[in-house]
Amino acid sequence: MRKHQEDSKPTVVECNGKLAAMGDALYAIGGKWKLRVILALSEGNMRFNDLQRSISGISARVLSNELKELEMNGFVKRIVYTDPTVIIEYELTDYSDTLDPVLSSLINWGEMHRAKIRSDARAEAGVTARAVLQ
Amino acid sequence: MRKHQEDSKPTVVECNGKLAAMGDALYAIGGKWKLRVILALSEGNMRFNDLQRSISGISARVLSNELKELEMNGFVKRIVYTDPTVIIEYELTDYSDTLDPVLSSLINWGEMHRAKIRSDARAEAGVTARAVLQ
DNA sequence: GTCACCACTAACCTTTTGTATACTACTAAT
DNA sequence: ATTAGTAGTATACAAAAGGTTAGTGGTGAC
Repeated sequence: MRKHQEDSKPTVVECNGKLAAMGDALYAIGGKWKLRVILALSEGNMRFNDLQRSISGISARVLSNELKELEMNGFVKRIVYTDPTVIIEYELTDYSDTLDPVLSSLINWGEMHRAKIRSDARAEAGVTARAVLQ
Repeated sequence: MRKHQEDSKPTVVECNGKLAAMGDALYAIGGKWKLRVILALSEGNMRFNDLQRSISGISARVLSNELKELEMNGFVKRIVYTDPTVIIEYELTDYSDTLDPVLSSLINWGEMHRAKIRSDARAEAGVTARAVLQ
């Protein structure tokens, strides 16, 4: 039994609403690093080199660019302390807290997915095309 | 008052857990199009050209690649009907339903973010660096 | 027969993203 | 004085992602 066009076409309007909202979200926080940087900051890493160490694989150049963009978009504050010596810290803003549901749903799903891929790999060892972890 | 190193370093272990889970998630569903394709499919678009029309900006080449990857990762089934004529439909699998919380948190956040950017733009019209919508 | 639609694929090109290496200017420790 | 760390920037290059254009072989409609 086929499903296409059984109910007079999906309403283009409501599709566009959700697709657009998702587009906005992905525009602001999409890409390889943005969410990782935010997560690393939320875990307590504040200084440039700490961040670079905790986000494995990121280069100084890319981290620098990501931090600038995150600052421009209001997710991150750059704070310069000068008490004994100059120290620069990056801090999440209150606005970035609005991302918590997104982050936690992603983390939960990632954990679940990792478990699933692992058990699939055990079940059908050595079969053709298979999903893969990073 | 500065915050760095006030509590004996963030525990590297738990950071890595979440960062790794997020890494897994972004590896499977990251990138510009994956979630958009899944959303479009969940909105009822099943056939190749329908999908291409509803996901604005995607090219046939990219859509084709994304569908293949989504199929490999178990999010999508490709079904060939031959009743009056050959028709190919893409359908979400049950596994893709596990992404619902991710999708809805992203959509909610996107809607909120869009509203925020709009009101910010009204409030401080013409100020230097500002976040931007797609 | 011609035209359009469907479901793609191939070739090529551009843009984006990331990597590697080096370098700056400063501080702090040995 | 040398070495190491901080917080990056500069430059050059490579790889990945995406876009453009065209074309395939099939069906169906006029």
